[in-house]
Amino acid sequence: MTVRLYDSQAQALRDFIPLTPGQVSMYVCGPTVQSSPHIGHLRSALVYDLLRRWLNYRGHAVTFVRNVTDIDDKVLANASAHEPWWALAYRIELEFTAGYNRLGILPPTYEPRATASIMQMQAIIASLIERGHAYPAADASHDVYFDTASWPEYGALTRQNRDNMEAAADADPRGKRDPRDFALWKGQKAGEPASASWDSPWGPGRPGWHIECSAMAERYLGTQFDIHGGGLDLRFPHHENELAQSRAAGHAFAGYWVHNGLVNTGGQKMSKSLGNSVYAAELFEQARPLVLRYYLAAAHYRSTIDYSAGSLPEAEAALERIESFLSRVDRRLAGTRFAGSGLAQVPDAFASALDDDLAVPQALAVLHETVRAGNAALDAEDLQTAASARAEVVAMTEVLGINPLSPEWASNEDTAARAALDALVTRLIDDRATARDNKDYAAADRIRAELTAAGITLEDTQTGAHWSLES
RNA sequence: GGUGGCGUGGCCGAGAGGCGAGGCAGCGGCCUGCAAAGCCGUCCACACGGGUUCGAAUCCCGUCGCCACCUCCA
Repeated sequence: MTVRLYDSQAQALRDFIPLTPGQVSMYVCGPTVQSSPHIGHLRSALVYDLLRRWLNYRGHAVTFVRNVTDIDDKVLANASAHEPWWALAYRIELEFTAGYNRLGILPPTYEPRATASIMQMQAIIASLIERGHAYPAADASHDVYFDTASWPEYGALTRQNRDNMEAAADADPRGKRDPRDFALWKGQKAGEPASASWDSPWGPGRPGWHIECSAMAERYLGTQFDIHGGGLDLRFPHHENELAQSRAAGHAFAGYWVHNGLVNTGGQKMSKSLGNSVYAAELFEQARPLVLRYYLAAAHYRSTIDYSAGSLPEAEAALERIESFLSRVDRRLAGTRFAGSGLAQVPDAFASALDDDLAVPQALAVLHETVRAGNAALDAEDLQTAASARAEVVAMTEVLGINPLSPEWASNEDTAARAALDALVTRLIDDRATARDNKDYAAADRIRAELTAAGITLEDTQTGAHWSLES
């Protein structure tokens, strides 16, 4: 079965055929490490984690590179006397990594930092100058610009005509021949730290924003690779410029362009000036990482997510259905010949959904249908069917990285404390059972009410009462 | 001015010519001593106006509203 992907350059669904059968090379634009990660950063990283997992499930060996932009105007701007730019970049990078880890986002095959590929960037710039597609500024700035007029394909990614592009109103034209030209190399300015400057044939300075991705993609994946991903907001200018400079340098570059939708809050794009940004730290305070992952994965990757206060509780409820089924089925199957049933394949409908441009919403519908069927089988004491539903649910949640049984989601609560609590609650449950046997329901309900007050929920099942902590 | 997207039931959120995703909430029932959990049923929606068609949420034309990008962005 072939995976289909929406290629934003072709603006159409295309069968995904890797350059080398069985191998996929994928480059995703990572963050500029200038300030703490927000919900949008997490969503973006998660989208490509899901794509990568699915391609992997479909038998492709995925080489996945996601960069870290650790030198940039804003990194320099956010540095202070107490924290040099490189310390800031590293501190923020660690925050991103911690957020990714908590969400169960697998580490990329490699995560290059821009500052480690300066030479490769300079090589591309030199080649562009040689080919007549870039020029050093005529002033004394030591800047080098890409010459958009020299490249007829400029605008190909976003289907824009160069003539219709608005000139940036506030852009400093410096030594540009045309306002649409963009910086490949930025000469060191007075007051900028020496640590943020590298020697180059055009004078000391640092790379422009776009060149790093062209250089790192080439360095780790070659001049031609399969998939280039990133947020929708990067299509222009960032990806347009990447495409222009790489192709003008003679590289075939990406075969498929994938762009993930953004996260809005209150119907609006997050922005610092509106103060409506939702940071990763706040989200992790409000919900378990597994719930957050479920929430961010549940919408289709290309649609806009509008985050609101009710979003996480709703995701929690949906996820609890899956969790309580798994818990229920395992309790019922324990000690039977169906216990610990092995891994199943994911259902065909689930697989076709993900094959179709990573349609996670439809895949989740299959997952929930399977949970419902599994619960019905348990009601009917059809353990065989319940066990196979369980195996399918585990297989599906595993692919999506939301398997509640996976060790990465285990709560870090003290197991000794848990065992102690279990001993005490079990005694109360036994007392309640005795009271119920004696039809002393007042006493039984009193015990249950006490447990409820303490945050413990009881469920009477065929195999006795089951307790759980209220989430 | 240019490029692109969106408008689906109380809410979230898929679908893209017929067989009406899924989740949450609500309502009715089954189960239960009562609950909880679960199951069954129910509420049958597609911004508006035309058109095409045997049949339109889906295609076409128009209208309205909202949003993003056009060199800071995941």
